[in-house]
Amino acid sequence: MNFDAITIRDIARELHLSVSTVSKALRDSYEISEKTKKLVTEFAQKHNYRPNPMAQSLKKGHSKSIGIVVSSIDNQFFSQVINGMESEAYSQGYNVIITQSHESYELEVQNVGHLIHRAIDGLLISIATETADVEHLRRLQQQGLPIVFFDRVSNEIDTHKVIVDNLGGAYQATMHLLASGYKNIAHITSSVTSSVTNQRLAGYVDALVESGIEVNEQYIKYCLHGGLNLDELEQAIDELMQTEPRPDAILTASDRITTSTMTLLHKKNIRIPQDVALVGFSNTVLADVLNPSLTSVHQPAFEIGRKATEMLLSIINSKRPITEFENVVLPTELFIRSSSASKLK
Amino acid sequence: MNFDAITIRDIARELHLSVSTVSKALRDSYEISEKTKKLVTEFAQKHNYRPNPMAQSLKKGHSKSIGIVVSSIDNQFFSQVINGMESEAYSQGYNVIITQSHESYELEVQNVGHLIHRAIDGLLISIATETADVEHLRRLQQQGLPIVFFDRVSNEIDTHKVIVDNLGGAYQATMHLLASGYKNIAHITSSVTSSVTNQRLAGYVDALVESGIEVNEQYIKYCLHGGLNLDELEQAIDELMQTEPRPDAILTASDRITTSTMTLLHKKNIRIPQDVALVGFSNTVLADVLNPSLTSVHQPAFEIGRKATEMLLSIINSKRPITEFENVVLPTELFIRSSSASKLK
DNA sequence: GTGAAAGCGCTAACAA
DNA sequence: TTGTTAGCGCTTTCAC
Repeated sequence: MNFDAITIRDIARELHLSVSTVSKALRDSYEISEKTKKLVTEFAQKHNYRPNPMAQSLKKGHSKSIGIVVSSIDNQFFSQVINGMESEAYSQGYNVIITQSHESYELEVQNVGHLIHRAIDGLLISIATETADVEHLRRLQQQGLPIVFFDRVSNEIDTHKVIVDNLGGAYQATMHLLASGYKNIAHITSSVTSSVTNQRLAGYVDALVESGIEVNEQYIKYCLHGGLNLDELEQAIDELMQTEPRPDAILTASDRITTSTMTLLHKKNIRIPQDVALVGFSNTVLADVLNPSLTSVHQPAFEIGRKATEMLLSIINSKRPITEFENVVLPTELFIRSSSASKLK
Repeated sequence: MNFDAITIRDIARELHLSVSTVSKALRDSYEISEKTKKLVTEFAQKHNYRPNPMAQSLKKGHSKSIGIVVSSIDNQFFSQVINGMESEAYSQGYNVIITQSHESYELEVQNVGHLIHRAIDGLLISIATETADVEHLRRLQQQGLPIVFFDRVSNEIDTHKVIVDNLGGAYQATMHLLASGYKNIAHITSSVTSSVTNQRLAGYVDALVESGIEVNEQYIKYCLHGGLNLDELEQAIDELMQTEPRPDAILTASDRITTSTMTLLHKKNIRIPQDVALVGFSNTVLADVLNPSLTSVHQPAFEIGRKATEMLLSIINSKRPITEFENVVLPTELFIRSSSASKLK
């Protein structure tokens, strides 16, 4: 496929120069006279010359592109994160290649493999809920691939990480429910293996303990597929609704779980918040117009993406190997709406 | 970046063979003895050899990857379309590269340029609302790049296209509003230049005309940025609400316009459907749990993506140049919910 | 200041 | 059946 295929050779031929001279002129080398540079760049401009990145990558061993792995782009949180990544990457002359793991370990490994062979210069990844073993990533890192984790990070790999204050967000949400008069608060979350799950769970537990409320293990439900699988979520809800005493509020731990829970509660004719209040981590732009409007823990998704990319590019562009890694924690924001309306007068 | 960097040369050296023999063995050439093939493939397997796609692309002039341009992945419709594309592409051994135009002509041109220089073998594109001139695409097609349009297509370029029955969908939605007792139906849509806009507009007009209702130009509002810009949408709504007689229903023509309109009506305390009914083209999975639940014209997004990709790959894999192009039209589905509840008893 | 030539990893025509 | 070689488009060393 050679569209608009004007190469450095074509320019050399037309201008009666050698390819190396043209190459150098294009790269503004000090060896080349201003006159020749001008000649070449103007010709290139005029004929819309663009270097073939395949050839450049092959030669230089890097590609000016970074790989992204998220569980699913069909998720407001991740699409906002990606917008932040694109923004930062483009501003530094990098392109992004987006792939989806759909929460599958196998797909994650496959996608990473694909990205590597596309010669990406770095990787931005939120690991899949299914992923327990991160050996595939560790190996790559050891071989020198810059990796930055965001959202779902791995403790077993030492590198830059960008997360939000998951503990604080869950704590604040739980405290809000308690303050609104809810006593029996359940928690639906993803896989136990996930960093995010554990931090949010801890925030939930902390709030309860601090308020002198006993943690009821039956109120905590894990969805191994992060709510992608509606059946597992439905089962969790059914079990919760049969637990005695029945929960009067639910804290949901991810975007997908939150919206799916809302949908299932509707389907079951369980009224929110009268029968059960709902507070969820979610970045949906529709929170205001849901029925009822949704109290949500909102994450600065764009900033997560932007920051993660900035850090990745700093590793990529660093002369020396990086040994000191940063763990950026951004704040969450609780938006109080009707789904957690106060029970108290 | 050479991770796991075992090349064909390494294999040749280790096995005391030539690179071409190894290359041929790997590609299962008839010229190579079974014995050698076995030796090579087993060694490659064992050492986790994977060909460098950059080198392959450079050599072969194609990359086994297809480019995708959508306006925004932060949109249920497009993310579902992309899932369909991924699914079909992967099953045929192709990768996809996703880019967003954010409805900007400039970004669209830039993205297409980037994709081309990534040596994509074909392009799947829904053109940006801003795009009026498709010269950049026509040129590429003439140079031999297989292109398939979906969703927002261009009439000026002859190739495979996958759309939905936009006219029928808008017609059906409008008829539903009329049947529910709404008489003054407004229509908010995107840029006039878009194929989708025109077809949906035609469906709206047809339904009115067929029902003996005069088309009121003041009831038709165009948003040049497809609702990305909230201000232009808010102005459209404000104008509509001041038109005499005031519309009692609105048909919105795209996912983003629909959800944003809902948000703005809430903000303005305009009740749906009591003050104004709302029916919109939308693929949001939250339609059921919106307030009120949203009557929506739903598109078979996954199938659109799958089908478009299937057609693109058929062009790519075709021996002869294609001259007969297909125009696939998939049906929409109207989901009737509360936002258009009947006015009649 | 400019050019010749090697080489990134791979494929394929041609030679042996 | 296997090997030699040229070349995809580019960068870069070294020579002129």
